[in-house]
This record gives sequence, structure tokens and C-alpha cells, in this order.
Amino acid sequence: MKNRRKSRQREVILKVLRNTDSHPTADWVYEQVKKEVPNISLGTVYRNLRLLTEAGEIMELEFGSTYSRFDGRAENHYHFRCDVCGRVFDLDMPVMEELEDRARQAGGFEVSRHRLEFYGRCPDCAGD
Amino acid sequence: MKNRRKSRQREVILKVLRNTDSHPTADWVYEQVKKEVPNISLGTVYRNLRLLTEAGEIMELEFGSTYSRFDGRAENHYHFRCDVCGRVFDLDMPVMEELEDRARQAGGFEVSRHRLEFYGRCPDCAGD
DNA sequence: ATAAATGCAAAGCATTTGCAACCAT
DNA sequence: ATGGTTGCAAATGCTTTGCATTTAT
Repeated sequence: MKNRRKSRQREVILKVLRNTDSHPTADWVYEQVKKEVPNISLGTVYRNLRLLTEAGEIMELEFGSTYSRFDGRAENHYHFRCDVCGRVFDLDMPVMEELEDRARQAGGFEVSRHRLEFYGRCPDCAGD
Repeated sequence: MKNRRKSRQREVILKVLRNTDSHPTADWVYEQVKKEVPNISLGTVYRNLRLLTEAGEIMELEFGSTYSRFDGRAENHYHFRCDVCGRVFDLDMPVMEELEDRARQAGGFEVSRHRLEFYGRCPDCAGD
């Protein structure tokens, strides 16, 4: 791993992500960070989102095929994605490490992590 | 839903997907189908992959951010993705509908489906 | 006859990258 | 001084789309 220097841009990006639970896209993060660092470029946002993900500081979520969303919480947890409004919610339910044992047995894999997502309608969109 | 006419192209695409368990990309499907329908275009492959997914005949998997992979089995089942070689495997373990109840309780969502994926190393890549 | 499906090529669009300037250590 | 970081813009690369033509029903 490369030596990392700190940068204003990266710090603000991380702060923005830590202060929202909205699972924003790279572009949304860019817009927010611009308020504090007006001349930051989108490329820098992408580069730092990658670095922060690699460093285990944040989590990258790939839902629809278009763009990724980012989560300021890096520890494993589960998500719910609303089919109607597209919002992503963190779920308050325990992470079940046992599931990984079943996957190990199922195919002789070395399992290091898992991802569980639910889909449907959120309370706000329930009546559509 | 629109009326569907049958087309040679769509039939071959579905056949290719049903006869492999390799979770191919759109481009791989395109290359295979070309052997039987030499002048098919990539656009047609994409259009039909979409139609087949909407019709519930196949399943679209979004793993890495770049391209989607497709699975000829449409019923829910779980997957394992190797971090080293990138291959995706179907897991022979039961689908746990009960998980959806926990998500419902966790946030009052209407849950219609879920997705569970494991990551790590496959047997072939275990010694890296 | 009618509308769905196709091939082709152009367009879209999120993400990546090359490069010179800049800045943290 | 050294090399990680940035802004800018051009480039990528998967996927989508417009359009004239073909084809299934």
C-alpha cells in the first residue's frame, strides 16, 4: 500500500459521507463538497472515493447498473432499496456470519464476506 | 406489457444462457450467439437481455461496477463471487424467505425479494 | 397491414486517466 | 527534494437509442 498524505479534499469527502445516511452517488458528494472546496473536480471525488473504499473507511454499493452509491459506514450491514423512489436504507438487523458457513459448505469456497440486500417499497411509497 | 413476437435472435440468446452456468457478460453472449446468427448486432443482444430479464426468463446480476452478468436461472438463488478470478458461482443452498421478515420488522418495508452474495476465493484460486 | 424486432452507427453517460502544476511530509 | 494529490479535459467503455428496414403475426 502506498503512503497516503492527507488532503483537504479527501477529508471533506469523508466528512460528508460520515454525516449522511442517504447513500449518495459520487455526483451528490461532489456537489456537497463543492460548498466547502469550490474548485474541487469530479475526478478528485472519484479518486478519493476509491481510496477511501480501499482503505476500508467507506463502503461502495452497486445497485442499479448506472451509478454506485457510497455508505459512510464501513462495517458490514444490510440494506433495503425501494423500487419506487430508489432510496437506500440501512437495516437495523444483526449481521449473520453463520450464513458464510453455509456458503463454505455449499461449494468449498473461502468466504471472507457477504452482502445481503432487500428490495420492495419503503413506507413512503407503499401506496402506489 | 407489449405483445412479443418471437425472433431467432432472442431464442438463441436464451438458449445460450440456459446452456451455461458461467454467468456471462453481454459481450460474451454476443460472441456465442454470433456463431449461430453471424450478423446479429450487440445492440440486439442488449435489447433482448433486457426483454428476457423483464419477462422473468433470466436474471441480471450487477457485481463490479463495470458490466452486468446474466444468469439463465430466474428463480432466486444465491451467488459466490471469487475476488481473484472474478468468476461467479451459483450456490447450492436454500433460499431463506424468513430473512425478508426480519427486514420487514427492521424498518416497516414492503419486501418483495432479496439478494445474497458471498465473496472470497474459489477452490481454484485458494492458494494465492 | 401493422407493429415488433433488427442492424448499424451515433449518442449517452458514469467513471477513469494523462499530464502539468501543486503541496504535504 | 520526493512523490502523493489535484484540476482540467480528453478518453474509456459499457450500454442505450434513433432510424430505416426487415419480419412475425
